[in-house]
Amino acid sequence: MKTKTLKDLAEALNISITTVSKALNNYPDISAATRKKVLDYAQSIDFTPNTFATSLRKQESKIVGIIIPKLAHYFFSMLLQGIIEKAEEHNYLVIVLKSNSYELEKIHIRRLLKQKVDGIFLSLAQDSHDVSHLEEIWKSGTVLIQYDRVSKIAKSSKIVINDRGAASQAVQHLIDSGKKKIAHLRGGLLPQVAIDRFIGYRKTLEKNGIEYQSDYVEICEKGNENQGYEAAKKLWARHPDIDGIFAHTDMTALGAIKFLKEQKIRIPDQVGVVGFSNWNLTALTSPSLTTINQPGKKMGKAIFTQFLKDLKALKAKENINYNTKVIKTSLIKRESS
Amino acid sequence: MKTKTLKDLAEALNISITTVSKALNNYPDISAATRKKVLDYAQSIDFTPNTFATSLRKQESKIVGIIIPKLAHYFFSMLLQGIIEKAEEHNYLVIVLKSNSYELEKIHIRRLLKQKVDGIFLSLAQDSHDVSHLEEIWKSGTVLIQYDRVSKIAKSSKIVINDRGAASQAVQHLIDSGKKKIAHLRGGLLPQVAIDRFIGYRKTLEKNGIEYQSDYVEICEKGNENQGYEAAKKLWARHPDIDGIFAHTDMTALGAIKFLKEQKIRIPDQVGVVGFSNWNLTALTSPSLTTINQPGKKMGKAIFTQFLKDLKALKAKENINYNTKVIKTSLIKRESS
DNA sequence: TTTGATATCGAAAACGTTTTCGAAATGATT
DNA sequence: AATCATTTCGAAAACGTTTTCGATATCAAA
Repeated sequence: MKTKTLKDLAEALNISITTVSKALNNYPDISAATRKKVLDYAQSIDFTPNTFATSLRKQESKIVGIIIPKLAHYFFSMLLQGIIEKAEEHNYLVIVLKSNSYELEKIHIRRLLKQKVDGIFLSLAQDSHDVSHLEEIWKSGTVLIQYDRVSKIAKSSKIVINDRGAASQAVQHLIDSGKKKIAHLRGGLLPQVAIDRFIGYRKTLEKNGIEYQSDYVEICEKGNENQGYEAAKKLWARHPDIDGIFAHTDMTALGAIKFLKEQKIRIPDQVGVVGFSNWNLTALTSPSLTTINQPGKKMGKAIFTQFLKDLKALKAKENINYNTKVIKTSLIKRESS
Repeated sequence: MKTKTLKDLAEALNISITTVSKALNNYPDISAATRKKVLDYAQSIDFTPNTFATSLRKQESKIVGIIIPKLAHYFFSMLLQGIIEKAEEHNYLVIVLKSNSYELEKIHIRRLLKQKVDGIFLSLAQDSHDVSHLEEIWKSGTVLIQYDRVSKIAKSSKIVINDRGAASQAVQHLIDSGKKKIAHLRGGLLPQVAIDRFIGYRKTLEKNGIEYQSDYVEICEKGNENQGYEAAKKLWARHPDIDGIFAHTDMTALGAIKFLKEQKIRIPDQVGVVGFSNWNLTALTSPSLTTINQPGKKMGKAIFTQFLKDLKALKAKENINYNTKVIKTSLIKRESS
């Protein structure tokens, strides 16, 4: 079945290709009569203009690309869902790529630029040390939106949460429930979110007159369950008097809880645990997990909305007013604290 | 920064556009010398041909589209990941759309066809009663691969698991561990996977000389935790002698477990529970969940591999040999049984 | 020297749209 | 009737490739 073209419509209706195109695109210099004729016929044969030709001519693809660190991850899944839903409303399609390394990130960006997507949504990889590859993006006239793990120096709009504030809220909650020896399972040394969560932890201790001690902190770079388990074991060996744990991800928190349960340590009486992200299943574990809710879907929608705004400015040749939007998090209190 | 075109290269090298194109595409009628000249120069300025133009000319996009029922779902996330990884290996990009309704499914398919993707990967919605919209796909010369929830009548290759066999394995496991009054939390009445899992349940009971009773079955259409909880409550009110539960998803299983724990019912001594899918967190719940492992990533890769095969056949105008591949599942025994 | 085969290149059409600009027709104004 | 403005349409260029087919150059064979 050959797909119809403007030419076919024009021949069928005995008018020119130009007129057909104009009628379909609501140009003002087409009479109401012929417009209706064209629209009706187009409708009847279910005509849609060839995307390749349109893109080639207009130099835009109506496609955006997102580079996402993890897929099997509740927060990122919801974020992706938010983007896809919002994109659909505005007739955009979403190409999804996965990367959590600097090298792959570079390749993906090049790939997306080659595909001439209209926007790229990026959360930096753990080991992305420089941002020269981001320069390429705006050099090519593509809109870049950074989310979650962002570079403060690279110029683009950004959608983030207040990691420091959220961490502070989590730790304050532990302190308020009577905990004094609070450990922290932190992320790697580089990513800003890990740094911010750590700072939130430390500042909150100090604000409450509790001395910060570095050996109450373990690094769980991958943020998975296993690292949480091992980190808790090490912490416990050093300080069996720990009465609170603030983990930088839910998974590490659950790993730590697994260890604590094995040691017959009562949660939350003896040790209170708080995670970060609010995975959907954390309400079902036992004890259910107190955590910071990271509203992924809302962030996703905010990302796309910001993209539309920046794209509009870019097309109008205005200088873009890069915006940083902070999405509100909240503490969800459950059994583990 | 204007992007370079073949014309620019041709002028810079004082040769024709044709020659440049041929050199880049390894045509045999270009001398080794000029080919090298072109390739070197192209490399030096980091030239890549315009995708729109190539697509327009060649009538292929090097993009595939997947319509996925859920995103925040471990199995589907892993499946998506498998597809994306395999696609990347072969220089394809993946557009992701989410749908779990018949109407949306139709819209999405039309959208993808308009975008002229080279392949569409589809898991049917719960309420997809007819498959005429799938006809459109192959009429347009696009490869369709069905996965998970497939229509047996629609012609396309299919990647599935043996739902009946897996369910049978789960139920047999409960029986082998001494259970006799086994309930089933099933999916909706329509989707083939729900039917197959139910049949597996029923046949296995009968094979073991246990009479099937319909009031040991509750429908949990959405497959979420809440429905599992409510279904368990209802079952328990009717039959407090139940000693085993086979749930059609992990989430319903966890919901049921929540109810059982509230009632101080010992798991697995008094009631054994088996789920389906093997979410990543089911190893961390307490009790950890016995379940059927559904290898999502493997399925994803199989989907893309099959797509490549069918695409090749389609291009060669051969008649495609539609293939149905069954991916192996396995029972993972944990504390809940 | 002529013929034929082979190697190397380029002109031009095609893919299907959008948009500029000018032409023609119509209507209004003097 | 002549002029001008307005409405409505279409020719043609452009977007950047790929590919067919013919042209030229080269070389060996007769």
